[in-house]
Amino acid sequence: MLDAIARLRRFNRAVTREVGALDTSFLGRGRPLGMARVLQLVRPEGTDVAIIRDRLALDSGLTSRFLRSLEAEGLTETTTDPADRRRRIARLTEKGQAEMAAYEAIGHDRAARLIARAGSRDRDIVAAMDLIATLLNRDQLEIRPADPDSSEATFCLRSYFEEITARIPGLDPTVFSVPDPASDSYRPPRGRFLVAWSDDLPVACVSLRPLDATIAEVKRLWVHDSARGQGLARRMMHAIEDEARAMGFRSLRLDTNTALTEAVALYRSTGWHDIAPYTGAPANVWLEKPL
Amino acid sequence: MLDAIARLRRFNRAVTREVGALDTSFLGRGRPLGMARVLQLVRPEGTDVAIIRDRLALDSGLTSRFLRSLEAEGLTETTTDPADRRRRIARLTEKGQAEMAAYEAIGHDRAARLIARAGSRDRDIVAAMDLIATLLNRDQLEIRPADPDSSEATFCLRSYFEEITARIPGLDPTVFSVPDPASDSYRPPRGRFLVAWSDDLPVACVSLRPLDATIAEVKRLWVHDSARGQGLARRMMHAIEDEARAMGFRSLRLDTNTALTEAVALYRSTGWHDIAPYTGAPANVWLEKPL
DNA sequence: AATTTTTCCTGACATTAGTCAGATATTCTG
DNA sequence: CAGAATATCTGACTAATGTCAGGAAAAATT
Repeated sequence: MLDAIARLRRFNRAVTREVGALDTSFLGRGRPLGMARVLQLVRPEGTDVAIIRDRLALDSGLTSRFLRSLEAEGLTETTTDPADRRRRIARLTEKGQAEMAAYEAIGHDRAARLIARAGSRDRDIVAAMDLIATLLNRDQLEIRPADPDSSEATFCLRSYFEEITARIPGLDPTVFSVPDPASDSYRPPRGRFLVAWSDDLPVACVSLRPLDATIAEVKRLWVHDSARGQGLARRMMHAIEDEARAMGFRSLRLDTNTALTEAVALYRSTGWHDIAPYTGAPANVWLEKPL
Repeated sequence: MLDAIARLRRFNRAVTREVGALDTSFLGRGRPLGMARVLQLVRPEGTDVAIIRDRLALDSGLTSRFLRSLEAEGLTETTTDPADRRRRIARLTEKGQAEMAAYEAIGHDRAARLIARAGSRDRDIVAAMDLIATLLNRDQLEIRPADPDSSEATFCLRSYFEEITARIPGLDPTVFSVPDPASDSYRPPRGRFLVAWSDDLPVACVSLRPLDATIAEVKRLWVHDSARGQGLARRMMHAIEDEARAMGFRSLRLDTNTALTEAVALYRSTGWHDIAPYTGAPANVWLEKPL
């Protein structure tokens, strides 16, 4: 009754009931579930029909018919892909966008009510949901370049500074400004800023800036609470090293602090070695890695 | 993108996909979802047909047909309720019980795999699931009497001792034994042991034992992590006070420790007043409440 | 005792979902 | 350029689910 598996199954029951209610609320807009699910994947800029079929694991014939019905209602329109005229692209019409907004509103309302029910524990609940969603989404995790001034980068950097301020004693939090006034050095072609996405939540970042023509510096490796303990930091470092190699750098440097024990351990176990200090406090560890 | 509501919706998407996969695994046993859902509600001891209809929000005709099919497969049998011969009761046959065991095994496997995926964070994940399931189940919470030696009571008491050992400095954990050798005094007709259930997880307990003919002592008020901040402790105290009144006691006593700040605050705000010490360490607060 | 209400059942029907076999247009491959 | 492969569509069909009207039996009400 009380082991982990039994508790997961209790969770499953509770959530199935909730999700069932959500399905019914789709029906609340007078549209069968299948069609509603398709509609939710059609974006104003256009979505490949193949992607819709794939995501929903639908038969090609059925997908086609759903799209035909949505078209008949005037919610979508389908055009052929100019790049490959066998493929087709479905696009939301204005009426379709209005309809989607209505679905959004329903979902938003339900979500707001649930959060409100959590009362004083709303932060705990959201953290719990992040943790579970990140676990379930793990196979879909994607690492993509981002602009250092984008909202996702800003989110990552704020979280990063919050964390190191809490962990490194005596660190002055006012020295950080987000967005970074020097963000240009993290932007191509000189630098890089990578973000890992789990669905639409940024769960990790790492960045690179040039020190000179052959040496670059890795900065701001951060992993969201919900994604820790899964080797994501290692993947991020791999990704940024690949970028650096592709850009022609010969070696990488970074500075960090011994208070960030897991990070330091990760670096040391992946080919980084100590070098002479090249920056000041709060750093107390300086590392280099040849590429 | 990054506020609580957006994150809840990401959670929803992740879980919907998971639950969808679960539905398909029902189909893994070659039975359509609707019938599988009905089968899962039919218990070996018998379940009212009306309850099945209600829980699944099914049409009366459809329910009837599902039960007819299950009967044809030899999984259930339906008899009329002797107390009201319009009503009918569905019962699992032996073959039906075997089939249910197979469903259980599927669910158990899936759950085990998911927990395994969590790796080193399995405890965090289970705690997160508890929190969410408790929130979603909140309206279904039930307080029921339990035997002080039952597995649910044991679970509550172990959790309780773990907690106070962690919170009260200098407490010797070896003085507690579960099950309690003196459990008789918490058993009717002399005492009471109440457990609050959220689905099949015990999330709170409180107990009562007689000190003399008119005075009883409240002991072992405990609330599961996942259920805190929702006023459950208050409800448990209410419930045990009602029990004490019904049993004819005139006043209640308890001892506690100032380290348990929320508990002490709760008592003081609900009519308890300080009295002279009537026990020793680790208690440092003694309270009484007239009924 | 007659009437109404409740519970469950059956049959008829409608809607939704899913499958399969071609047909057509386009692109890829050798 | 011929033939193979790919992407989508249409039509025919089946399975599953949901809805409705009414009927039979039992219980409750007048």
